[in-house]
Amino acid sequence: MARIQPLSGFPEWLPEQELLQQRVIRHLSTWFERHGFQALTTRAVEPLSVLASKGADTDKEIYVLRRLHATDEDGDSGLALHFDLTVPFARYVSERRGDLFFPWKRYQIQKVWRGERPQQGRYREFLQCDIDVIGEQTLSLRYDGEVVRMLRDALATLPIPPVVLLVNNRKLLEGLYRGLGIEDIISVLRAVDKRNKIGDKGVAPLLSELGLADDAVSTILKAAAIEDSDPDVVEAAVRALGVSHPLIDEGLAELREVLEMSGADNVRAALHIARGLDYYTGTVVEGMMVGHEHIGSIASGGRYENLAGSMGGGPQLPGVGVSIGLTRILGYLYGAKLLINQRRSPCQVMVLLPSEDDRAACENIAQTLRSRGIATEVYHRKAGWGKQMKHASRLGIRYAWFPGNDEKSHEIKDLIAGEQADVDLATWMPSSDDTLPLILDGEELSWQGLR
RNA sequence: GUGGGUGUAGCUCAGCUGGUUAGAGCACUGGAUUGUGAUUCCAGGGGUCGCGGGUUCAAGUCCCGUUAUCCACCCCA
Repeated sequence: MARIQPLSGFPEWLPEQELLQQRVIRHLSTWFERHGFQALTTRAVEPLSVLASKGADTDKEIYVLRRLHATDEDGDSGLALHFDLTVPFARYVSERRGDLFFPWKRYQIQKVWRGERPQQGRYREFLQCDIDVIGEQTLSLRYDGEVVRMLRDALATLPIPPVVLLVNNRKLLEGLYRGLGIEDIISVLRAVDKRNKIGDKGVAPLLSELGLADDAVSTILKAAAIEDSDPDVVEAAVRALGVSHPLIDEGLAELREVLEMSGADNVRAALHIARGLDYYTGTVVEGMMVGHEHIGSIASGGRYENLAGSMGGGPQLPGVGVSIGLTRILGYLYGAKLLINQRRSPCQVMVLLPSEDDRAACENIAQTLRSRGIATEVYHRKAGWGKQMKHASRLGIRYAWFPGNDEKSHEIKDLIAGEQADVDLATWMPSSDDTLPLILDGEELSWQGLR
């Protein structure tokens, strides 16, 4: 019990893993800003009433704050850690409405907390990277497409396996189910959403338990099987079901627009996707890593008509957004050793230290390189050059710098190539392909990321 | 919260039906290599066997409890 060990569900990475995560975060921030999204950070806690306010379900596992010295009469503080970034964002918007310009595009990269039992890919503390667009009164459907397209493009630039995005529309599903005379839409959605995991054979009995007739069950399953990136194919398949309802037409039209804007093979309509089950009202999207579907979705999002507005009255504030589950992605890839960062140190150059008397000269070399943006450190003590280079090599630092002086020129050794050459301190630059040396799925990869 | 599996070195694990001083590989430190890394060879350090109780002449090994962790359900990034 006195043993120090990791806390389940609260991941902490090794330095090389953290280094890569930081680069990914920086990359995504730059990417989002390049598309006009503005950064937002919200506090870690929200009043419980805010977290519980959206929709009816309060079965989310929420961590509540309580002072150590609180008495039983005091109870808890009424504050809790946020379990996603969308709800705090909506609260922020309804609070600062007057100071913001709409439509507002914001991104937010922060930790969130959920009290669920940890499992593979399921954490209690994890990072989400969100982008959302929120409008006043109305928000063009165009943003649904833009957000989905950005999600696809952002994921494609990360050093992770290829991702496929599955898109659906809640109006379409609701129309189908209402057209079949079903009242309990949520329960049907919940059952259908499990299709990927338990298959049609697993879903069918769940639907029958809800009291649905066999032909309704079979129509629902037929609809859930529809999956294609071509909107015409999807529409034809839906029409062939022979169900009619105004929401079906509306949903199909919206789905078509999203597909046409973000259209690509790796973005597909998939009618079994339900997502969230709480605040989404139209477009829903879910991303999976191809070949690694068993870990579940690594990104998801959708359209919500009035999340913020419901918090403070006033006009409607419809939004659409997506979230990338960075911890789930990296935790899985690191754990399975599918992604390895071979550099532990952020440094590119290690200046070797010939003797204590040379320390000042070595620091000067380092400062010169740093002033040109080259991350550099000086070896910490006098030691044999073999030992110094071994240390550099183990940290993944590519270049070892042999300090020169008036008689002797500086030399640099490329520890990957094994080559050593005279260099000029005033002009030397590292190779442009000296990026993060990664191994992804057994393949060597040099990933730069945006700056 | 419910059900099942597992806790031995920093990591991955071995340890037969209880029996001397608990082992291996990797990693780490030093040396061969007196100022040129990764290979090789040699040597070395490191363990309350998760914790508590019980059975026994004797417990890492058997029993009970507890705790942590993993998996499934639930739910989701």
